[in-house]
Amino acid sequence: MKEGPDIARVAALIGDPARANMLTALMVGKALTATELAAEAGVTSQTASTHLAKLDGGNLLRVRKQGRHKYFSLATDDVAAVLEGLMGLAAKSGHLRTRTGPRDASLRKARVCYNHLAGDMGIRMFDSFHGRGFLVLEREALRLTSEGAEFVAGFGIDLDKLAAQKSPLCKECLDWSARRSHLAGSLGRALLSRIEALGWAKRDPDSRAVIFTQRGEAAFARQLAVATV
Amino acid sequence: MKEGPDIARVAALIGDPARANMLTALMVGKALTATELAAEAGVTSQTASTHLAKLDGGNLLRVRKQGRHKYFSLATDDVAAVLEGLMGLAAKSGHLRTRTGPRDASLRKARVCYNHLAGDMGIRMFDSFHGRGFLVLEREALRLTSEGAEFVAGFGIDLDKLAAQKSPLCKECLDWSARRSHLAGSLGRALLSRIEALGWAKRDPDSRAVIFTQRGEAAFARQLAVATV
DNA sequence: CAGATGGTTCGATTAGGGTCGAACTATGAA
DNA sequence: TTCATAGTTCGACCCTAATCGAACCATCTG
Repeated sequence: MKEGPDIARVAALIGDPARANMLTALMVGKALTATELAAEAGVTSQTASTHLAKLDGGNLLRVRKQGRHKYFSLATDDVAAVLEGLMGLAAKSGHLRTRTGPRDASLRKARVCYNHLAGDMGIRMFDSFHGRGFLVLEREALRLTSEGAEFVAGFGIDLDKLAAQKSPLCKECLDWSARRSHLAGSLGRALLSRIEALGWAKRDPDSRAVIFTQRGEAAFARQLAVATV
Repeated sequence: MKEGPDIARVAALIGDPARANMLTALMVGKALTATELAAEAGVTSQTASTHLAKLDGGNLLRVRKQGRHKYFSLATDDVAAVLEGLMGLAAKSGHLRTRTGPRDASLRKARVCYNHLAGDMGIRMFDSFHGRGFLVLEREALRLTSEGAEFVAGFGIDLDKLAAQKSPLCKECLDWSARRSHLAGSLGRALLSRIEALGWAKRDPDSRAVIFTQRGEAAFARQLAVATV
């Protein structure tokens, strides 16, 4: 009856509405300050402070002090993955927080998941990469093949800089809208920021949606999400 | 500030210690009755009843009535996956419920995760299957190749019977001890029960550990977890 | 039928934790 | 230095939800 790690602590941390709002807000990948998160959660700054201390104590957040500001972000990709998993369960049991509106469709199509591309387009890119042999599933998670490295470099991504980081290069992440994998990890992040730098898409400032321009979407389909079937 | 599914509800369900104990107990994959779960959680049958009703209402459980008994099991593999994810976070933040004891090592080596094999040996089998081309990662999750099907059939598993079930055949599941994938889904379940039927291993009745016999472990290494490197 | 066991419902109690007002510290700007 | 803003700590309040005793249904056994 007492074996394995203590789920209840972590789940209870996520289980409070205010804290859940904060975590969801952090899913966009940006670091947010305490007051921003307070607004996001709809509570005063005092209560936000206690919440954030608890989340930090549970190792769910990464904290950086900058001047008189305190920036919070999700601790690791694993945390984001668990949050996505919970969203999947919640969505399946029919408890959406908002009625399906127009914005919901765009969220399903393309959104940001802890700084990498998720939603339909994220999945299409992942599938295409896999089909073209850029990514292979190996014992140690996902690996970028040499062909993949070449392609990615040609797309304008500095792999050496990514390799210097300690966070894993490639990782799978499971979507809550579809139930399939998309690319996470530092490469996933780099790809999204490259897409933004190319002007193919930009993020909706008020939500997790990623909005592609017409030309951007076409270029995306031509280069990143080539059909392989 | 209000987009996507409502995490807090689900997380709060898991966040109560009693309910978390119940869910953890169900991770072995067996269906348990209400009183068994009450004992597992350390509460009276009345409170267990209310807890189980809530878990069921949150679509986390599957319920079957059999005579005067009520059998509970986890609703889907997704639920198990999220629970494993939470265990990973909890383990990383150092909050193990029990001190690392002798049993802990055996749990890391081989344990049951919602009826399929997890732990080191589960990962080795998964890697081997993948390396031998029995499993490929496709857009629609994991697929068993024809070579894989042939092998599995030769191992004494009736694939037609599995295909008749509506639950997915192959699925990945992430370990909390290692951070790697092992095989879930109905095929994962079938493999484990075949391993038990062959007398290679049997489950520890008091925990999630799976204990292999010497001969069983050798046979496992020879047939299921062949090194491919 | 009676007796026993599994499970549920109700009500009352209680404790834990989220919340905010107010006072306090720390950093930056003028 | 003075003011403003970001964040924390403390105390008090309040409310939800977990818990159990007791009574109640349902199902199986003899």
